[in-house]
Amino acid sequence: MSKLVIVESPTKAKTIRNYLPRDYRVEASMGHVRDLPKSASEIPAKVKEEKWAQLGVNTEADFEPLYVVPRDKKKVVKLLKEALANADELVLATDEDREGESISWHLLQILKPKVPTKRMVFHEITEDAIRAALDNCRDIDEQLVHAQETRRILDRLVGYTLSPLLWKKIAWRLSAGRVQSVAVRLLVDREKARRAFRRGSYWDLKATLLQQQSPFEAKLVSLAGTRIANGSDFDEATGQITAGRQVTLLNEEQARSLQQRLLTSAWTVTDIDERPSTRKPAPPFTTSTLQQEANRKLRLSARDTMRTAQGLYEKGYITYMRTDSVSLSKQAVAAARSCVETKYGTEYLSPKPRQYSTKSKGAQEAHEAIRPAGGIFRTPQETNLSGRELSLYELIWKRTVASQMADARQTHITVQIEVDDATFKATGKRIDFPGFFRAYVEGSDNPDAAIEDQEVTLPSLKVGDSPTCSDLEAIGHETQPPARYTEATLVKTLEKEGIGRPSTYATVIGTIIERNYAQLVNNSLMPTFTAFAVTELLEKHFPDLVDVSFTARMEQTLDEISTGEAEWLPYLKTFYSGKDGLEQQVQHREDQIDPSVARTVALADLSAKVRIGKYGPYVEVVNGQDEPVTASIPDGVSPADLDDEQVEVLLKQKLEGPDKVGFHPETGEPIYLLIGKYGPYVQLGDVTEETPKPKRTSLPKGVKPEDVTLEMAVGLLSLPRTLGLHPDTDKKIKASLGRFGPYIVHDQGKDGKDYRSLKGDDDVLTITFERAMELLAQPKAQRGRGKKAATPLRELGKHPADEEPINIYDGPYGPYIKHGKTNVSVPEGKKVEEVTLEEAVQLIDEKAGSKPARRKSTKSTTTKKTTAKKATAKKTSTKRATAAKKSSSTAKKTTRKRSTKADDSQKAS
DNA sequence: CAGTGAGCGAGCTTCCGCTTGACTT
Repeated sequence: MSKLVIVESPTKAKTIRNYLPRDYRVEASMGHVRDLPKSASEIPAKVKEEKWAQLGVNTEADFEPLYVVPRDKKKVVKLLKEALANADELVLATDEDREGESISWHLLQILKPKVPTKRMVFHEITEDAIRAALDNCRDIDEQLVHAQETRRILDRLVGYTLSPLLWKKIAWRLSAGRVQSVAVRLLVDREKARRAFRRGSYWDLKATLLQQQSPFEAKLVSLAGTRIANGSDFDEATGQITAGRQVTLLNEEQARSLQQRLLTSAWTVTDIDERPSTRKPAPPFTTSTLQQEANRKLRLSARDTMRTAQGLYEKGYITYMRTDSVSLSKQAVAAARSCVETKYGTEYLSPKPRQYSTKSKGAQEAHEAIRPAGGIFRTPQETNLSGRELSLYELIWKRTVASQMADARQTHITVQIEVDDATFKATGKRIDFPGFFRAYVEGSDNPDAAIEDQEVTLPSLKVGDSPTCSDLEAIGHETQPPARYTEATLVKTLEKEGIGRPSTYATVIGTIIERNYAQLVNNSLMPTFTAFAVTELLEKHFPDLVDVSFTARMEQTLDEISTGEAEWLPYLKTFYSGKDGLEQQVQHREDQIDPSVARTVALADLSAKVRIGKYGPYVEVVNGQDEPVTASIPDGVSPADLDDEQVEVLLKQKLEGPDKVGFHPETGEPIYLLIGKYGPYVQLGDVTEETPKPKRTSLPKGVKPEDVTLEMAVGLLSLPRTLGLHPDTDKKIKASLGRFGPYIVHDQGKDGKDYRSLKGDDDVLTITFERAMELLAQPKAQRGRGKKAATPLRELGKHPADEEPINIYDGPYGPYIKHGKTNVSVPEGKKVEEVTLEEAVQLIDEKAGSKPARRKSTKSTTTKKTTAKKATAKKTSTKRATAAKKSSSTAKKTTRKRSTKADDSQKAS
């Protein structure tokens, strides 16, 4: 006979097994083992006729829940039952939080053990902790279980009464819930703010000053004692300066004339202010902060982050990834500190071990923070991980180690310079001691470079100095609408408000996209018109339920239930059955709400109506006595930007039928320009009985419908175009348009197809056979997320020593030759075309010094290469951008500056 | 896919949280 221990996750089971005596058997429940019936098919026949069957909760008998074992858990339950049959003791070791306690209770209900049963909890998976936990078992906390059950029932009541109301009033298959509806509302509110936003514009001056040959920049801050207006002085609703602000707003003309006047005046330093400050490292990762950082830095969706983290957890690289705790075990603190000592030295260690405490609402803290596993942290290089897993592990490693490092100390320097009646300000920043910056800088993946980048150096200045002005620019600015939520900012907001749990952030986003409440556009979440209609209905009729504070209030009551201060039954009764309860409300609204009103979205400043139809949103315009005219709104049209003009275009398309581009020069068939669900396309001939699907081709990206000529349309319709036969294989080389844009393909039939995407200047309609051969000769471009593999200017061939390619790339300091990690500039005076492979090999070997190129293990070379490439690519692009900005601004003196803040509205429409 | 927005009125869709695979595109 043995003793059976049940935990939630199989990975945990595997670990714990090693820490327990031989006669203990450890199994996993895989989360909850029982739940309310999800759909009609799970409802037992004998209650199917009951009024409450669809809810799965007997609302007429003290909210008695109807629990079933879901199909995918039947196997687990069977296994646990068998295991228990051979055990003389049962130990329930699920997580020590509300859900974990409930899982244990359900296990008791299902397994009905005849042997002694204990409830065991532990916070750390170490041998000592587990042995100690085994000696300190307790009983199941019934009140905590009640709190969970109340939460479960309340969520069911909300979801399964509101959703059917939406089906009846708006559209089939919609959904509402305590968490998702608030999330959708946040998106809609932000979109409304974007729609209401009015752009404001202002001008200011930027001076480039020289002190002893060293240049620095200063910005105009006030004129004749009055502050110059900047973006934050504008009222978003009007695009004008907020009432009551004492500021001077410069327009272009004023800025230019001021520029002319100041250009010849004398500049004097009048004040210097140095202000030291310290920065503390961020706390270790929770699920929410990990998702946010991974989205920001690695561009991973919440779902991808969790999938990757799960892999790392299962392989034993990190601790559990669904947690809301920022605390580290003693073992972890020690491991982090020893890492800091060996890698950076004692002076980089925080004087005392840091312990962080959780601030977010409703945290349950059953686990540790997310950190590298074990008592000694493996550095990212020691892991032999690669790709996403490596990047994510690195992120976690850095954040954990940094959290035990010393504060960073820096000094902000503000210099005031006066010229005539104008005051300019120059700001600088000096890092006095990098502290934790050394390991981890928020928003950067290269700490060393980031520390340099963070410094803004100023020449040494003193009051009374008179720098000379080498350049004075007038710059125009426009205020930007509030940014849409990204996955990262939405998760952050939800967590702050205590809405949703670590295990659900990723699925909530999945749900609102799947239900068509939002679309992912350039990493930001754009709500749909359906989201507008649903939110409007819920706000109007159930304002409490979609209030961001609803969950917080519920959590408070649940806490009181778990401590015995409140009772669960009265709470549910008031919520659902009372005279103002949900049941009455929904019934009442069902008679009251007119579906045609509910399906209509009112948008400010839009004369047409937007309605939600069976096939998606459409606009409707009523013209006097005539029948109303309708037209579908294609995907991707943003509710913030839909205006009368856009509506007009949609209606015109619908009314006048497809635009005729002309007639095919050979066949005489008409060619139409149409707009479909997937954007504009051209069509050859009419839809008839014989040809239900005439030849159609989408317009390539970047081509606007109004720019389509007959020639282009004929060209597009002739795709795929055969360019010629490959000399080696005699097979066709074709050019066409695909999902990822224009491409060429060497079609070798069943021997496979060799694809290449066309590059910037290539035109699929005119590309030649020679150019296609050139593209085919190049290796395939790496299709990585976001980072574009730099395309070499020339490929020279392979290094004889290790067969690694040698290429020439364009860099910020001119063209350079690259081999693995070694970069050498192309010699002065030599043209890129002239470099031979032999010369390149010689230059590389010289640069690499005495050590000859070594053959490395494939894994380490690839990882090293990607990081190196990433860093160079990044540097290159920023340097280039600044260089470009400088040259164009000096040339014109008045570049119109655009904020880099994402304004995806234009791309979306 | 390719121009609709609903009449016949069966049975169905849907929530949040806890956890992994087993399935196709």
